Amino acid sequence: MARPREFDEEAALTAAIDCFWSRGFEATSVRDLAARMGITGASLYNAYGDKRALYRRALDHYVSCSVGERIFRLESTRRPRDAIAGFLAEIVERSLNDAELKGCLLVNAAVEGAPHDAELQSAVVDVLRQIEAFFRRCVVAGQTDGTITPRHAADELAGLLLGVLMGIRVLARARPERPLLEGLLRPALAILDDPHPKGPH
Amino acid sequence: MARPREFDEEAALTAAIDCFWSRGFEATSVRDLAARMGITGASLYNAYGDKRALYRRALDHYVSCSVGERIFRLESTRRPRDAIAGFLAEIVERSLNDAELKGCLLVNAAVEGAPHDAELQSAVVDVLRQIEAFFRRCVVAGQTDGTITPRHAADELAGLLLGVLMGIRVLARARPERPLLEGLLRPALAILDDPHPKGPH
DNA sequence: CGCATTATAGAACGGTCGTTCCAAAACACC
DNA sequence: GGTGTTTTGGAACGACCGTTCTATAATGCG
Repeated sequence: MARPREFDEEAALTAAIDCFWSRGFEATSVRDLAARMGITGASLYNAYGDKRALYRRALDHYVSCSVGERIFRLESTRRPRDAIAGFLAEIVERSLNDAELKGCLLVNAAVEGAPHDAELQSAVVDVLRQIEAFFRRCVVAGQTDGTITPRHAADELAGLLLGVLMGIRVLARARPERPLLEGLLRPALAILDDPHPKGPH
Repeated sequence: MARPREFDEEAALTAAIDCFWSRGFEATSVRDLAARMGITGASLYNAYGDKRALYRRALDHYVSCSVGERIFRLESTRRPRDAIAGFLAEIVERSLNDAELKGCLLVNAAVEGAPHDAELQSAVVDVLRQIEAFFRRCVVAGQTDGTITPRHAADELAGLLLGVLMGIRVLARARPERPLLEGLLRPALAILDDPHPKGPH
């Protein structure tokens, strides 16, 4: 029993993601956001609350479209070891195609905003745990079927993979060089192998 | 033949580092800076030019005190393999003692400011290359004296170590948990070992 | 001691920030 | 078709932004 919203909320949120993604939270003004979202400031505040709330909505949407989708797709179509390698390879490819050097919105949020915003912090932590859990599930499954070495604890390998993932996203921001990123992937994935002298290859 | 500066430039620069380090570039105002540095805005502009120039000065000073010192100290007192392990262990310890979750100013700069500031970008890239070169020298030396496996190319191992380093600093920002950070270090360092089944257990 | 030169303090600048207010417009429902 | 509720556009708000200006104070050098 009221006037309905005129703009496409999903499209507007995607536009907001673009703004925050390429400029960060602090450097993005509400006027930038409203212009790119195709709405006025009043509509923005009416629909989302304030700038910070919009940022969290944007981050949530980004995460579910990006991280969530990737984990589900890889885990349901690839064998454990391939899922891990595919995840990292996709991130490298994504980073190398990122001409604007926007990086990863989640990583940007973890570095720029999270330490001073408890709610944002816990949202970021939650996603990082999801990614870590994905790696751990893959490692455990691989260790069970013999495609991943049992030499290291699954927790430690999952943590390392998460760390390498974060590292790639930061490195790519400053040095988007294919040899660097693909090169570091090789020894990183080799840790998963069994350490037999006459091992794989 | 003029009035001399009244404030301690080194102390002021250290205060500026603190500001930028804990709040980032955008969220730190010139008034914040001047207050913490114990000078007025006019003196700040007179001595450093503008906010951006001060940021770069602060970053330079931070890097030479932090990264530069660490590389020199470890490389001149430890054997290759220990220098690598010591570097990463020191970063983990530093991150765990970072109650304010300020992270690493260099990583913060790489993520927040560098992509939109060519000069800052090249400064960051330069430092990253120095760290990578340190890791590479250690790897090559270790491969020469047999304490590091020749199984992987030194370039790739150096890149991986650099990536793990960046990853630790981002992870620690969101999840400053000792088991996570120390746990991921173990398989990371194990890559340097020879893969003999009856190896250095 | 004067003079040139620089540093200092603090006010002041125009601009932009995040946010709110207001009047007009558009729908759902009785 | 009126009524109530929400959205919309755009102006407006006070606060703060990075930076500059002005006047005064402090020095090195002749």
